[in-house]
Amino acid sequence: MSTASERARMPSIRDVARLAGVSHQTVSRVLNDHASIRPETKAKVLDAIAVLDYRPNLAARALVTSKSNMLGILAATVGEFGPTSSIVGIEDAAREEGYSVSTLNLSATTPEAIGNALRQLAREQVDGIVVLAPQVRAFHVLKGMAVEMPFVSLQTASGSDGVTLSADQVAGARTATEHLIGLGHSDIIHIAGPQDWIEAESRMRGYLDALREADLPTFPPIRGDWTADFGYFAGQELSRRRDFTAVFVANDQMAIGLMHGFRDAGVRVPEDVSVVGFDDIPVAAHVAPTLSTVHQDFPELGRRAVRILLAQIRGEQVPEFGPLQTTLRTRESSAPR
Amino acid sequence: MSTASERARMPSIRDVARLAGVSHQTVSRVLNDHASIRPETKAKVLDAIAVLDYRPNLAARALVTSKSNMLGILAATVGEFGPTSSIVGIEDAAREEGYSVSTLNLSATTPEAIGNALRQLAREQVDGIVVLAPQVRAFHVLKGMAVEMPFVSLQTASGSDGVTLSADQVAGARTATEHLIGLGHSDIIHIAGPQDWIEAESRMRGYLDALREADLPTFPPIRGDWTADFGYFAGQELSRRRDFTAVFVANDQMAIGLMHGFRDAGVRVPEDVSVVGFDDIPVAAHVAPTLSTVHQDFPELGRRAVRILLAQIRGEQVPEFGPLQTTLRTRESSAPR
DNA sequence: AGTGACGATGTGACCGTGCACATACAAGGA
DNA sequence: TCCTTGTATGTGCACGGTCACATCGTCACT
Repeated sequence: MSTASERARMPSIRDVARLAGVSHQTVSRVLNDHASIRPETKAKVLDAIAVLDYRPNLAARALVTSKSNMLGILAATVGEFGPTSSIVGIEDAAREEGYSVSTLNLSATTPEAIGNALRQLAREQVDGIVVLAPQVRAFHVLKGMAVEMPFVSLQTASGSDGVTLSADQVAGARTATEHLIGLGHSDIIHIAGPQDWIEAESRMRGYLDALREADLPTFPPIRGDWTADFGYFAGQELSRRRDFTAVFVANDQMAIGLMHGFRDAGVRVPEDVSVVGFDDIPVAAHVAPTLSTVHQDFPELGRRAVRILLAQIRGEQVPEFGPLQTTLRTRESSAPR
Repeated sequence: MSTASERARMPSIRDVARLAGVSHQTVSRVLNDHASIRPETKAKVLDAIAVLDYRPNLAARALVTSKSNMLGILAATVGEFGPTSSIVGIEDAAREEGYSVSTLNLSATTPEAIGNALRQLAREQVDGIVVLAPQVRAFHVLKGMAVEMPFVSLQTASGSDGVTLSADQVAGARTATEHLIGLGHSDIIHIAGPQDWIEAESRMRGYLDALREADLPTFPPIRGDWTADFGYFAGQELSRRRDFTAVFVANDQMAIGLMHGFRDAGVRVPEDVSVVGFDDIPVAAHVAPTLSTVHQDFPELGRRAVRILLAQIRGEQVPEFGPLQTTLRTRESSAPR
């Protein structure tokens, strides 16, 4: 056990100044590489810094500048594959730019919970917030909240007022559905995500658009909860129906569960029914049958979010990203009718 | 766009003091609920706080106390299911205790990278660090580094000097292997994780222990990289061999890939070969065939880590947790010989 | 030669807390 | 009555940076 009480004070900017024979302000200038510093002076200071193993105190800096060099992540996801992958992208991009990252997981999406979370991050003096709250309700709460801080919202409704960012879910879902149509299927049903989720709505819209355009009948979508367990349940239920030959499922987890349900009920994939998922989780390429799905680059989404956020913070021109492209990955689970 | 320049100064402790008609120190005492405060005075102060919507400046507090009420997470995992789940547990538990969480993802586990990461977190004044660096090398780097800060290491070697914490990997692997032995298998091979990973070693040891105890032949383990893609590759290679009837795989991702490789090569699971995985990822119960595997409670692991860390920070008695139990989940992929 | 602009550096105040110490008053014991 | 003890509160400084402003020398231009 180290004696914390006798721990020597960390060297401060003034200690460095003394050793280098300059004023503390000069040291500060070197640290923030200010223009007017003689190279010779700079060298002396850097030397002293190295000798003392000095490192600036971020709290002190945050206090005086009211900036923390910290970004907040507000996540309201139960551990979905997509958002989690995006978070990794956010963290990496932020660290690269010299920002640290404080993450806050939300279990409920009530206005109070979201409000508290935002307040908490504000107290931590984060300079900006990336919101991963893919629920419609959360989106509206945020919209009505007028967050007094730069913030970016991931995977939310496109075309909205605030700065948002997402892969083109509608187009991806449309491509997936068109793929099934191209295989000769005309009776295609959809297992959607929870009603409250924006992505669920977008994917459903893409599905409906594709069917409408091809003049095919649409079916009332089945509402799931993203879990494989629900997919299994749906598979067992659907096995009683014989009015469809293909299913477009709003995410891979449910799709994998669905195939399991079908299997247990004696429905063969893809011989009897074709299945297409969404997200391209790592095991999608290996389940039996391998799952056709829509791939999207979640980490890239996170990286873009950081770039937009930092531009906002620094008052620079905010880069315009087109919607991120999705890619259809055709595998065994979808076959000609 | 809000005019940030004209943004009013946030109310400080002195503003509250003025409004309440007390000194700033009295306000400070109320905030830290100090003992000697008249209830009447306290009420006045709380009132003023509410009126001004005052919220303490954490940076100022951190500056003067040298404590940040922030925990750091140092993660050196490429997005594995387990560690990611643990992180969620850590964050929740920390927030519950009033701590915020700063996460730092590491791509490399070189001593320099780890050192830099620790230094970075130290600069951020985190009060303690949870390390998720399941690699043997990282473990040794940390050990030799004498981190001058409370820290806890997750899923590392048990029985080591520092405070570490993990589910009982050896026992879990042993149970899984014994399960296969119990089904009548006597030629059981093992697909292990990367050589550098502690969990990979533990699971391998459990496998070897079980076989040795049952006086069965052991095979040199095959070294994988945790990915489903590797599992697929291994499945194709192994299909040429006929000297085994069961495989214990160090994680589910590889196990699922393995079954895919077998399938493509005409090897049937479980008729020809039984397979058991490790981790119980959400889709394990739904792939075809459903995967027998070893379940462990990752979030609980994270929660325990936080409890230990906070005890250390506060100088309280550090709670002793036994190794976390694992549970065997028997499913279709393992069958009697 | 006088003057202004600019480059390089120093001086002191300030950010918003908590801590050590001082103070004022009331209660209790010698 | 005086002194001790304890409770409730106030005073000033320190934490480690940055910012605004002052200072001083050099150089170019009139």
